[in-house]
Amino acid sequence: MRSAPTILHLDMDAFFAAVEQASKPSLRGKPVVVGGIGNRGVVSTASYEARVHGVHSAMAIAHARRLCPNAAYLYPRFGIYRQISEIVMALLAEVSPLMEPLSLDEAFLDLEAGAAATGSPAGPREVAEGLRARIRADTGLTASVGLAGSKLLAKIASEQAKPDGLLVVEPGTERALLDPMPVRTLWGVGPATAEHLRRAGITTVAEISGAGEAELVRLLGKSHGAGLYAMAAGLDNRPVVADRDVKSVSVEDTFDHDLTDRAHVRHEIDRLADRCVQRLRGAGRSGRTVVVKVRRYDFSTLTRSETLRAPTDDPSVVRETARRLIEAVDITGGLRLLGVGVTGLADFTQEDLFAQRAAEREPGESDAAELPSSPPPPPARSDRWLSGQDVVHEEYGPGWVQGSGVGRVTVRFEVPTDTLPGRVRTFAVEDPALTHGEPLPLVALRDTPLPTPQQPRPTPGAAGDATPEPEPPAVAQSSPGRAPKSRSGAGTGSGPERGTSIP
DNA sequence: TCTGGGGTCCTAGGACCC
DNA sequence: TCTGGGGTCCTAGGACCC
Repeated sequence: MRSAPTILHLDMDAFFAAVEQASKPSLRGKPVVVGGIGNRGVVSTASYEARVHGVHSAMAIAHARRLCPNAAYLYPRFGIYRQISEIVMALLAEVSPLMEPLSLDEAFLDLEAGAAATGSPAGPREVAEGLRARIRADTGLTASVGLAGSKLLAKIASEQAKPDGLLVVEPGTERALLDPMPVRTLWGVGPATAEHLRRAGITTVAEISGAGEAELVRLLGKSHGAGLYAMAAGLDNRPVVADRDVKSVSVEDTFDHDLTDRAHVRHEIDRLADRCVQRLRGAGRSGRTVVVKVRRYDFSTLTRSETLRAPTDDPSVVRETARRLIEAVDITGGLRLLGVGVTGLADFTQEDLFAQRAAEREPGESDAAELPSSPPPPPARSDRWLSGQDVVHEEYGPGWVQGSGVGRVTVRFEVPTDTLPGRVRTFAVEDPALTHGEPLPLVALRDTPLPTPQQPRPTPGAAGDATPEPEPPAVAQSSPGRAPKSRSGAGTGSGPERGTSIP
């Protein structure tokens, strides 16, 4: 607990959906739902327009479609979410070296450490408003911020501030804020704990305090009970921790149809093991314990694990261990999910002879990334065109898939900098003029300069003098990759669309 | 209309060792 | 023949978070 509100929690508003709306002018102000769209998908993020209809995260997509049939249902584009996240995290890191990311769109920041490091005299509120303005200028998206003397309160405050807001919890006012809140507000109280507490007659934070620590420990166990009691009293001394160590790496797949065939299960386990190892190696790690996860047709879930004598990042070792583990699992009735993970990580990659020999023995198998020559044609599914994904047409330029089916794909041709919705055209799914595209940067239209310290930013890739004049910022900032063709003229920079669409 | 994918932390029992 | 504790590691499951 601190005597000043110097712990900051920042959370991007409806992040995935907001990125999609910024990318796709025709979706601004409209309900947007991002998630796995397969017949077993769930909602990752719903835009505020969709939330009005009762759509929320973790809800089955099928359910969401009934609540809000007119929403745009889009597959996630993690590539661009990651890009934007990096921009935001870099801005946070400028303010304080003590920054703890919680996910792509959320982080804690220790402003005390920040003040010490930067020598800036700015107060917490000033810093927070500066950050929000800067994020909006550099990404076109809004973020909400909570400031408090503890992580718990800062996080609650940012939640309360949503959307596009800032809330400061002055030290000393914690109890007044917390007391009337439902227990679910507290970090670590999920459906099960809430139900547990409800049966004991406890539904608010004040009632947790009223029950006393002994009673909470009796109800929830030592660790959870004592922790919750302290939190309810507003006591939270957890520090902001930068560079948390990753403790496990895992991949999993839910299948459109349950797997009932052993050979098929084995094949999927192999693929998952390879993907898992790829990620493990990508992180420069190896691990000692291999975990296989299974979810049956009835949603019952189990894990099986085996600890090796030494850490490994050898695909064949992970594959064989995973196979051994899955062989002992009864698959009667069918499996809806399989997963492979590695824990007990060591921070080195193992380059033993074994691995090399295995790689030489089975070229192509050891690396799932490349499927160079004539792989057995995988089940030719119609997922070539996923709604939301970026495409480019030889004639019409960049756009995104609005929908596909019965041999056709519908594309809307528009780019983030457009102020009006683009045209829609339909093609045959096999049309050679249509190819996959890269996400375009969400260059924010800045009609009115924001009151932030505008550091002159070196134009990426622009060698030499080029244009000293600050051209329309949208063009000047767009990354060197691909410039939207035939769009530089009209429309760009005219309307205040982005600026006004957000309250 | 069923219920994703990536993680973290905690608990509990049994094995094993001293 | 009966019966100690304590500590660590491994395995499995569950709750929770975004």
